[in-house]
Amino acid sequence: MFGLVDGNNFYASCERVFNPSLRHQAVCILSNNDGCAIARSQECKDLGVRMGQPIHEVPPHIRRQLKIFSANFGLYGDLSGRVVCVLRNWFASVEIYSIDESFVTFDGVPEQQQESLARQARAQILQWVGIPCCVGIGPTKTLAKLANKLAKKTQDGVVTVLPGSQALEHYPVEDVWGVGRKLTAKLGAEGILTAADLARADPDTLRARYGVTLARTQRELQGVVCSELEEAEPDRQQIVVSRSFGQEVVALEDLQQAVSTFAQRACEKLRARSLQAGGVWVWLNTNPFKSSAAQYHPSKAFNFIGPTSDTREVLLIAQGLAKAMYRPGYHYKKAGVGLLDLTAGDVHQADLFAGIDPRSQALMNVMDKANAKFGRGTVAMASSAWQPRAVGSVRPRWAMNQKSLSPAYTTRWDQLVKAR
DNA sequence: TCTGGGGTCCTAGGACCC
DNA sequence: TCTGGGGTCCTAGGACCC
Repeated sequence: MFGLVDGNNFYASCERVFNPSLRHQAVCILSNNDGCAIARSQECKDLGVRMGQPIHEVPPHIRRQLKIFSANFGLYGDLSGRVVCVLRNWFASVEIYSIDESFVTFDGVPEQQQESLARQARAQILQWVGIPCCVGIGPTKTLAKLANKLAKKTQDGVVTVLPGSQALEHYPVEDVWGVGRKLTAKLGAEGILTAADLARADPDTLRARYGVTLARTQRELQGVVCSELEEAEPDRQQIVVSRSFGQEVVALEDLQQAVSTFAQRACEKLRARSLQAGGVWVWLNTNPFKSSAAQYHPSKAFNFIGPTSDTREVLLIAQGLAKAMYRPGYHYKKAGVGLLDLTAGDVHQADLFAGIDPRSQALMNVMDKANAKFGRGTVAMASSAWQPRAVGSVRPRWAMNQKSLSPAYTTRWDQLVKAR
Protein backbone atom coordinates (compact mmCIF):
# COMPACT_ATOMS: atom_id res chain seq x y z
CA MET A 1 0.00 0.00 0.00
CA PHE A 2 1.06 3.53 -0.78
CA GLY A 3 0.56 6.63 1.30
CA LEU A 4 0.64 10.21 0.10
CA VAL A 5 1.56 12.77 2.74
CA ASP A 6 0.76 16.32 1.69
CA GLY A 7 1.26 19.53 3.65
CA ASN A 8 -1.96 21.51 3.94
CA ASN A 9 -1.75 24.85 2.12
CA PHE A 10 1.96 24.27 2.43
CA TYR A 11 3.52 27.70 1.86
CA ALA A 12 0.87 29.41 3.95
CA SER A 13 1.48 26.90 6.75
CA CYS A 14 5.23 27.57 6.53
CA GLU A 15 4.67 31.29 7.06
CA ARG A 16 2.56 30.48 10.12
CA VAL A 17 5.23 28.34 11.78
CA PHE A 18 7.34 31.32 12.80
CA ASN A 19 4.56 33.87 12.83
CA PRO A 20 1.71 32.48 14.92
CA SER A 21 -0.25 35.73 14.61
CA LEU A 22 -1.13 34.50 11.12
CA ARG A 23 -3.23 31.65 12.47
CA HIS A 24 -6.89 32.04 11.53
CA GLN A 25 -5.88 34.82 9.13
CA ALA A 26 -6.31 34.78 5.37
CA VAL A 27 -2.72 34.14 4.25
CA CYS A 28 -1.83 34.47 0.59
CA ILE A 29 1.57 33.66 -0.95
CA LEU A 30 2.49 35.27 -4.25
CA SER A 31 4.54 33.88 -7.12
CA ASN A 32 7.95 35.30 -7.92
CA ASN A 33 7.73 38.96 -8.83
CA ASP A 34 4.65 39.23 -6.58
CA GLY A 35 2.36 38.33 -9.46
CA CYS A 36 -0.16 35.58 -8.77
CA ALA A 37 -1.56 33.77 -5.74
CA ILE A 38 0.22 30.41 -5.54
CA ALA A 39 -0.77 29.31 -2.04
CA ARG A 40 -3.72 30.24 0.14
CA SER A 41 -4.77 29.44 3.66
CA GLN A 42 -8.31 28.12 4.04
CA GLU A 43 -9.47 31.59 5.12
CA CYS A 44 -7.98 33.03 1.95
CA LYS A 45 -9.73 30.42 -0.20
CA ASP A 46 -12.97 31.21 1.58
CA LEU A 47 -12.60 34.86 0.53
CA GLY A 48 -12.67 33.68 -3.08
CA VAL A 49 -9.01 34.13 -4.04
CA ARG A 50 -8.33 31.55 -6.73
CA MET A 51 -5.20 29.50 -7.33
CA GLY A 52 -2.99 31.31 -9.85
CA GLN A 53 -5.09 34.44 -9.79
CA PRO A 54 -3.15 37.64 -10.49
CA ILE A 55 -3.24 39.53 -7.22
CA HIS A 56 -4.11 42.82 -8.93
CA GLU A 57 -7.35 41.19 -10.08
CA VAL A 58 -8.44 40.58 -6.48
CA PRO A 59 -10.84 43.37 -5.50
CA PRO A 60 -9.28 45.91 -3.08
CA HIS A 61 -11.78 45.24 -0.29
CA ILE A 62 -10.78 41.56 -0.35
CA ARG A 63 -7.10 42.34 -0.71
CA ARG A 64 -7.19 44.46 2.43
CA GLN A 65 -8.24 41.40 4.41
CA LEU A 66 -5.27 39.34 3.21
CA LYS A 67 -1.89 38.80 4.83
CA ILE A 68 0.20 38.80 1.67
CA PHE A 69 3.70 37.32 1.34
CA SER A 70 6.28 37.16 -1.42
CA ALA A 71 7.37 33.58 -2.09
CA ASN A 72 10.14 32.59 0.32
CA PHE A 73 11.37 29.36 -1.25
CA GLY A 74 14.38 29.16 1.02
CA LEU A 75 12.09 28.83 4.01
CA TYR A 76 9.67 26.43 2.32
CA GLY A 77 12.47 24.19 1.09
CA ASP A 78 14.03 24.00 4.53
CA LEU A 79 10.76 23.09 6.27
CA SER A 80 10.02 20.59 3.52
CA GLY A 81 13.29 18.83 4.34
CA ARG A 82 12.29 18.65 8.01
CA VAL A 83 8.98 17.03 7.13
CA VAL A 84 10.81 14.40 5.11
CA CYS A 85 13.14 13.74 8.05
CA VAL A 86 10.17 12.92 10.27
CA LEU A 87 8.65 10.72 7.57
CA ARG A 88 11.85 8.68 7.40
CA ASN A 89 11.41 7.90 11.09
CA TRP A 90 8.10 6.26 10.38
CA PHE A 91 8.35 4.74 6.91
CA ALA A 92 10.96 2.45 5.36
CA SER A 93 10.69 4.06 1.94
CA VAL A 94 9.94 7.66 1.08
CA GLU A 95 9.70 9.26 -2.35
CA ILE A 96 9.93 13.03 -2.34
CA TYR A 97 7.42 13.93 -4.99
CA SER A 98 7.37 17.70 -4.65
CA ILE A 99 8.19 20.38 -2.12
CA ASP A 100 5.04 19.56 -0.15
CA GLU A 101 4.25 15.96 -1.05
CA SER A 102 5.89 12.60 -0.37
CA PHE A 103 4.84 9.09 -1.23
CA VAL A 104 5.53 6.42 1.39
CA THR A 105 4.92 2.67 1.52
CA PHE A 106 3.33 0.58 4.23
CA ASP A 107 5.32 -2.57 3.44
CA GLY A 108 4.97 -5.06 6.25
CA VAL A 109 2.39 -3.02 8.13
CA PRO A 110 -0.88 -4.95 8.68
CA GLU A 111 -3.85 -3.28 6.96
CA GLN A 112 -5.66 -2.49 10.18
CA GLN A 113 -2.63 -0.63 11.58
CA GLN A 114 -1.88 1.55 8.56
CA GLU A 115 -4.21 4.39 9.37
CA SER A 116 -3.09 4.62 12.96
CA LEU A 117 0.55 4.70 11.84
CA ALA A 118 -0.32 7.53 9.45
CA ARG A 119 -2.02 9.42 12.29
CA GLN A 120 1.04 9.15 14.49
CA ALA A 121 3.36 10.39 11.74
CA ARG A 122 1.00 13.23 11.02
CA ALA A 123 0.88 14.24 14.67
CA GLN A 124 4.64 14.18 14.96
CA ILE A 125 5.11 16.36 11.88
CA LEU A 126 2.72 18.88 13.36
CA GLN A 127 4.48 18.86 16.71
CA TRP A 128 8.07 18.81 15.52
CA VAL A 129 7.90 20.92 12.37
CA GLY A 130 4.65 22.80 12.84
CA ILE A 131 3.15 21.83 9.50
CA PRO A 132 -0.34 20.28 9.37
CA CYS A 133 -0.68 17.56 6.76
CA CYS A 134 -3.01 14.86 5.51
CA VAL A 135 -2.37 11.26 4.49
CA GLY A 136 -4.13 9.38 1.71
CA ILE A 137 -3.72 5.61 1.59
CA GLY A 138 -4.36 3.28 -1.36
CA PRO A 139 -2.98 0.29 -3.28
CA THR A 140 -1.66 2.58 -6.04
CA LYS A 141 -0.22 6.07 -6.09
CA THR A 142 -3.23 7.35 -8.03
CA LEU A 143 -5.63 6.03 -5.39
CA ALA A 144 -3.43 7.37 -2.58
CA LYS A 145 -3.50 10.79 -4.24
CA LEU A 146 -7.25 10.60 -4.50
CA ALA A 147 -7.57 9.51 -0.88
CA ASN A 148 -5.36 12.41 0.18
CA LYS A 149 -7.69 14.87 -1.47
CA LEU A 150 -10.61 13.35 0.41
CA ALA A 151 -8.62 13.43 3.64
CA LYS A 152 -8.32 17.22 3.37
CA LYS A 153 -12.02 17.44 4.07
CA THR A 154 -11.93 15.30 7.20
CA GLN A 155 -11.07 16.19 10.78
CA ASP A 156 -8.94 13.10 11.12
CA GLY A 157 -6.76 13.84 8.08
CA VAL A 158 -6.30 10.19 7.14
CA VAL A 159 -8.36 8.34 4.51
CA THR A 160 -7.96 4.98 2.74
CA VAL A 161 -9.46 4.37 -0.70
CA LEU A 162 -9.67 0.92 -2.29
CA PRO A 163 -10.56 0.13 -5.92
CA GLY A 164 -14.29 -0.02 -6.53
CA SER A 165 -14.90 2.17 -3.50
CA GLN A 166 -18.09 4.19 -3.33
CA ALA A 167 -15.91 7.31 -3.00
CA LEU A 168 -14.93 7.04 -6.67
CA GLU A 169 -18.55 7.49 -7.74
CA HIS A 170 -18.64 11.05 -6.43
CA TYR A 171 -15.08 11.99 -7.26
CA PRO A 172 -14.86 14.37 -10.26
CA VAL A 173 -12.65 13.05 -13.04
CA GLU A 174 -10.87 16.40 -13.26
CA ASP A 175 -9.46 15.85 -9.79
CA VAL A 176 -7.86 12.54 -10.75
CA TRP A 177 -4.06 12.69 -10.85
CA GLY A 178 -3.02 12.91 -14.50
CA VAL A 179 -6.30 14.29 -15.80
CA GLY A 180 -5.93 17.95 -16.66
CA ARG A 181 -8.16 20.57 -18.22
CA LYS A 182 -8.06 19.31 -21.81
CA LEU A 183 -8.69 15.71 -20.93
CA THR A 184 -11.52 16.67 -18.59
CA ALA A 185 -13.30 18.41 -21.46
CA LYS A 186 -12.85 15.49 -23.86
CA LEU A 187 -13.82 12.88 -21.30
CA GLY A 188 -16.82 14.92 -20.24
CA ALA A 189 -18.10 14.95 -23.81
CA GLU A 190 -18.10 11.15 -23.66
CA GLY A 191 -19.96 11.06 -20.39
CA ILE A 192 -16.93 10.18 -18.30
CA LEU A 193 -17.47 12.51 -15.37
CA THR A 194 -16.22 10.70 -12.29
CA ALA A 195 -13.24 8.59 -11.25
CA ALA A 196 -15.59 5.59 -11.27
CA ASP A 197 -16.62 6.33 -14.88
CA LEU A 198 -12.97 6.43 -15.88
CA ALA A 199 -12.22 3.19 -14.07
CA ARG A 200 -15.10 1.48 -15.91
CA ALA A 201 -14.46 2.88 -19.41
CA ASP A 202 -13.47 0.52 -22.23
CA PRO A 203 -9.67 0.21 -21.94
CA ASP A 204 -8.96 -0.27 -25.67
CA THR A 205 -10.94 2.77 -26.69
CA LEU A 206 -9.29 4.79 -23.95
CA ARG A 207 -5.83 3.70 -25.02
CA ALA A 208 -6.51 4.43 -28.69
CA ARG A 209 -8.10 7.81 -28.12
CA TYR A 210 -6.02 9.26 -25.31
CA GLY A 211 -2.74 7.38 -25.29
CA VAL A 212 -0.86 5.24 -22.89
CA THR A 213 -0.72 7.76 -20.05
CA LEU A 214 -4.44 7.82 -19.43
CA ALA A 215 -4.62 4.05 -19.92
CA ARG A 216 -2.17 3.72 -17.04
CA THR A 217 -4.19 6.10 -14.90
CA GLN A 218 -7.22 3.91 -15.49
CA ARG A 219 -5.33 0.78 -14.44
CA GLU A 220 -4.13 2.55 -11.31
CA LEU A 221 -7.72 3.49 -10.44
CA GLN A 222 -8.55 -0.20 -10.79
CA GLY A 223 -5.84 -1.00 -8.27
CA VAL A 224 -3.12 -2.19 -10.67
CA VAL A 225 0.25 -0.61 -9.89
CA CYS A 226 1.69 1.13 -12.95
CA SER A 227 3.81 3.69 -11.11
CA GLU A 228 6.25 2.39 -8.53
CA LEU A 229 7.83 4.27 -5.67
CA GLU A 230 10.96 6.05 -6.87
CA GLU A 231 13.18 6.64 -3.88
CA ALA A 232 16.24 7.72 -5.82
CA GLU A 233 15.68 10.93 -7.67
CA PRO A 234 16.35 10.34 -11.37
CA ASP A 235 19.05 12.51 -12.91
CA ARG A 236 17.80 15.72 -14.40
CA GLN A 237 17.52 16.06 -18.14
CA GLN A 238 17.62 19.81 -18.09
CA ILE A 239 18.11 22.68 -15.69
CA VAL A 240 16.31 25.92 -16.32
CA VAL A 241 16.61 29.31 -14.65
CA SER A 242 14.26 32.02 -15.81
CA ARG A 243 12.62 35.05 -14.27
CA SER A 244 10.22 37.76 -15.17
CA PHE A 245 11.76 41.16 -14.64
CA GLY A 246 10.57 43.57 -11.97
CA GLN A 247 10.67 46.29 -14.61
CA GLU A 248 10.88 46.02 -18.36
CA VAL A 249 14.37 46.17 -19.79
CA VAL A 250 15.45 47.92 -22.97
CA ALA A 251 19.25 48.08 -22.86
CA LEU A 252 21.40 45.20 -24.00
CA GLU A 253 23.67 45.50 -21.00
CA ASP A 254 20.77 45.03 -18.57
CA LEU A 255 19.57 42.04 -20.52
CA GLN A 256 23.02 40.51 -20.60
CA GLN A 257 23.45 41.02 -16.90
CA ALA A 258 20.21 39.14 -16.28
CA VAL A 259 21.18 36.31 -18.64
CA SER A 260 24.58 36.16 -17.04
CA THR A 261 23.09 35.94 -13.57
CA PHE A 262 20.67 33.18 -14.60
CA ALA A 263 23.42 31.24 -16.38
CA GLN A 264 25.58 31.44 -13.30
CA ARG A 265 22.80 30.13 -11.09
CA ALA A 266 22.04 27.34 -13.56
CA CYS A 267 25.68 26.23 -13.45
CA GLU A 268 25.61 26.17 -9.66
CA LYS A 269 22.58 23.91 -9.75
CA LEU A 270 24.33 21.76 -12.35
CA ARG A 271 27.43 21.27 -10.24
CA ALA A 272 25.41 20.70 -7.07
CA ARG A 273 24.06 17.60 -8.82
CA SER A 274 27.47 16.62 -10.22
CA LEU A 275 26.24 16.96 -13.77
CA GLN A 276 27.59 18.59 -16.88
CA ALA A 277 25.77 20.14 -19.79
CA GLY A 278 26.08 19.30 -23.46
CA GLY A 279 24.35 22.46 -24.54
CA VAL A 280 22.79 25.72 -23.47
CA TRP A 281 19.83 27.68 -24.69
CA VAL A 282 18.76 31.21 -24.02
CA TRP A 283 15.46 32.92 -24.69
CA LEU A 284 14.07 36.40 -24.35
CA ASN A 285 10.49 37.58 -24.06
CA THR A 286 8.61 40.81 -24.29
CA ASN A 287 5.52 41.27 -22.13
CA PRO A 288 2.80 39.03 -23.63
CA PHE A 289 0.11 40.78 -21.58
CA LYS A 290 0.84 44.10 -23.19
CA SER A 291 -0.79 43.46 -26.51
CA SER A 292 -0.29 47.04 -27.68
CA ALA A 293 3.50 46.69 -27.47
CA ALA A 294 5.60 45.03 -30.17
CA GLN A 295 6.20 41.40 -29.30
CA TYR A 296 9.43 39.47 -29.72
CA HIS A 297 10.31 36.10 -28.25
CA PRO A 298 13.50 34.73 -29.75
CA SER A 299 15.25 31.59 -28.58
CA LYS A 300 18.65 30.17 -29.52
CA ALA A 301 20.58 27.08 -28.52
CA PHE A 302 24.20 26.00 -28.76
CA ASN A 303 25.90 22.63 -28.39
CA PHE A 304 29.29 22.51 -26.72
CA ILE A 305 32.05 20.48 -28.32
CA GLY A 306 32.33 18.52 -25.11
CA PRO A 307 30.10 18.64 -22.01
CA THR A 308 31.02 21.25 -19.44
CA SER A 309 30.13 22.51 -15.99
CA ASP A 310 32.41 25.55 -16.13
CA THR A 311 30.47 28.73 -15.51
CA ARG A 312 32.89 30.75 -17.65
CA GLU A 313 32.34 28.55 -20.67
CA VAL A 314 28.56 28.60 -20.33
CA LEU A 315 28.53 32.32 -19.66
CA LEU A 316 30.53 33.15 -22.76
CA ILE A 317 28.08 31.30 -24.98
CA ALA A 318 24.95 32.51 -23.18
CA GLN A 319 26.12 36.09 -23.51
CA GLY A 320 26.83 35.56 -27.19
CA LEU A 321 23.38 34.09 -27.80
CA ALA A 322 21.67 36.94 -25.96
CA LYS A 323 23.62 39.50 -27.93
CA ALA A 324 22.84 37.79 -31.22
CA MET A 325 19.13 37.78 -30.46
CA TYR A 326 18.90 41.26 -29.01
CA ARG A 327 16.97 43.81 -31.05
CA PRO A 328 16.91 47.39 -29.84
CA GLY A 329 13.55 49.01 -29.24
CA TYR A 330 11.75 46.09 -27.66
CA HIS A 331 10.72 46.12 -24.03
CA TYR A 332 11.95 42.84 -22.57
CA LYS A 333 10.03 41.36 -19.65
CA LYS A 334 11.57 37.96 -19.18
CA ALA A 335 14.63 35.90 -20.00
CA GLY A 336 15.74 32.37 -19.35
CA VAL A 337 18.75 30.10 -19.56
CA GLY A 338 18.53 26.32 -19.92
CA LEU A 339 21.24 23.70 -19.68
CA LEU A 340 20.58 20.70 -21.91
CA ASP A 341 21.83 17.17 -22.57
CA LEU A 342 22.92 16.69 -18.99
CA THR A 343 25.25 13.84 -18.20
CA ALA A 344 26.95 12.61 -15.06
CA GLY A 345 30.05 14.63 -14.19
CA ASP A 346 32.42 11.69 -14.49
CA VAL A 347 31.50 10.76 -18.06
CA HIS A 348 33.78 12.38 -20.61
CA GLN A 349 33.71 12.02 -24.35
CA ALA A 350 37.32 12.58 -25.34
CA ASP A 351 37.78 15.45 -27.74
CA LEU A 352 40.42 15.38 -30.40
CA PHE A 353 41.26 19.05 -30.17
CA ALA A 354 40.42 20.28 -26.69
CA GLY A 355 41.72 18.54 -23.63
CA ILE A 356 40.04 18.68 -20.24
CA ASP A 357 41.50 21.41 -18.11
CA PRO A 358 41.81 20.17 -14.53
CA ARG A 359 42.09 23.75 -13.32
CA SER A 360 38.54 24.41 -14.44
CA GLN A 361 37.07 21.96 -11.97
CA ALA A 362 39.34 23.18 -9.20
CA LEU A 363 38.26 26.77 -9.76
CA MET A 364 34.57 25.93 -9.81
CA ASN A 365 35.04 23.93 -6.62
CA VAL A 366 36.57 26.86 -4.82
CA MET A 367 33.81 29.20 -6.00
CA ASP A 368 31.06 26.84 -4.90
CA LYS A 369 32.66 26.28 -1.52
CA ALA A 370 33.16 29.96 -0.86
CA ASN A 371 29.58 30.76 -1.82
CA ALA A 372 28.23 27.92 0.29
CA LYS A 373 30.17 29.10 3.32
CA PHE A 374 29.84 32.86 3.08
CA GLY A 375 26.64 33.26 1.11
CA ARG A 376 25.64 33.46 -2.52
CA GLY A 377 27.52 36.09 -4.50
CA THR A 378 30.65 36.01 -2.34
CA VAL A 379 32.55 35.00 -5.46
CA ALA A 380 30.82 35.79 -8.72
CA MET A 381 31.39 36.58 -12.36
CA ALA A 382 31.77 40.28 -13.00
CA SER A 383 29.08 40.21 -15.68
CA SER A 384 26.40 39.02 -13.26
CA ALA A 385 24.40 41.04 -10.77
CA TRP A 386 26.13 39.43 -7.83
CA GLN A 387 28.85 41.75 -6.73
CA PRO A 388 31.00 41.68 -3.62
CA ARG A 389 29.43 43.82 -0.91
CA ALA A 390 32.54 45.99 -0.77
CA VAL A 391 31.97 47.07 -4.37
CA GLY A 392 28.39 47.86 -3.46
CA SER A 393 25.93 46.18 -5.77
CA VAL A 394 23.20 48.31 -7.22
CA ARG A 395 19.81 46.70 -7.41
CA PRO A 396 19.35 45.94 -11.10
CA ARG A 397 16.25 47.30 -12.76
CA TRP A 398 15.26 43.77 -13.81
CA ALA A 399 15.45 42.44 -10.22
CA MET A 400 12.19 40.81 -9.22
CA ASN A 401 9.67 42.45 -6.96
CA GLN A 402 9.53 40.94 -3.49
CA LYS A 403 7.76 43.54 -1.47
CA SER A 404 6.47 41.25 1.27
CA LEU A 405 9.26 38.77 1.88
CA SER A 406 9.31 37.12 5.30
CA PRO A 407 12.66 36.46 7.03
CA ALA A 408 14.76 33.38 6.23
CA TYR A 409 14.02 32.18 9.76
CA THR A 410 15.92 28.92 9.46
CA THR A 411 18.65 29.48 6.89
CA ARG A 412 20.33 32.77 7.77
CA TRP A 413 22.02 33.68 11.01
CA ASP A 414 21.10 37.33 10.68
CA GLN A 415 17.41 36.55 10.32
CA LEU A 416 16.82 34.21 13.25
CA VAL A 417 13.80 34.95 15.36
CA LYS A 418 14.79 37.02 18.40
CA ALA A 419 13.39 36.10 21.80
CA ARG A 420 13.46 38.97 24.26
C1' DT B 1 0.48 50.04 -12.77
C1' DC B 2 0.41 44.94 -11.54
C1' DT B 3 0.00 38.77 -14.79
C1' DG B 4 5.40 32.57 -11.80
C1' DG B 5 8.87 29.03 -12.43
C1' DG B 6 10.48 24.51 -13.12
C1' DG B 7 9.90 20.10 -14.51
C1' DT B 8 8.36 15.29 -17.08
C1' DC B 9 6.47 12.23 -20.58
C1' DC B 10 4.26 11.07 -24.96
C1' DT B 11 3.28 11.49 -29.88
C1' DA B 12 3.63 12.70 -34.63
C1' DG B 13 6.23 13.87 -38.39
C1' DG B 14 10.39 14.71 -40.95
C1' DA B 15 15.10 13.55 -42.18
C1' DC B 16 18.03 10.16 -42.92
C1' DC B 17 20.02 5.40 -43.18
C1' DC B 18 20.51 0.70 -45.34
C1' DT C 1 3.59 3.89 -65.67
C1' DC C 2 5.13 1.12 -62.14
C1' DT C 3 8.03 3.03 -57.18
C1' DG C 4 9.73 -1.43 -50.39
C1' DG C 5 10.38 -2.15 -45.83
C1' DG C 6 12.30 -1.32 -41.73
C1' DG C 7 14.72 1.24 -38.70
C1' DT C 8 16.81 5.47 -35.79
C1' DC C 9 17.18 10.06 -34.34
C1' DC C 10 15.64 14.60 -33.69
C1' DT C 11 12.34 18.21 -32.98
C1' DA C 12 8.16 20.50 -31.98
C1' DG C 13 4.09 20.58 -29.75
C1' DG C 14 0.79 19.08 -26.47
C1' DA C 15 -0.55 17.58 -22.05
C1' DC C 16 0.29 17.00 -17.49
C1' DC C 17 2.36 17.86 -12.62
C1' DC C 18 3.49 20.97 -8.39
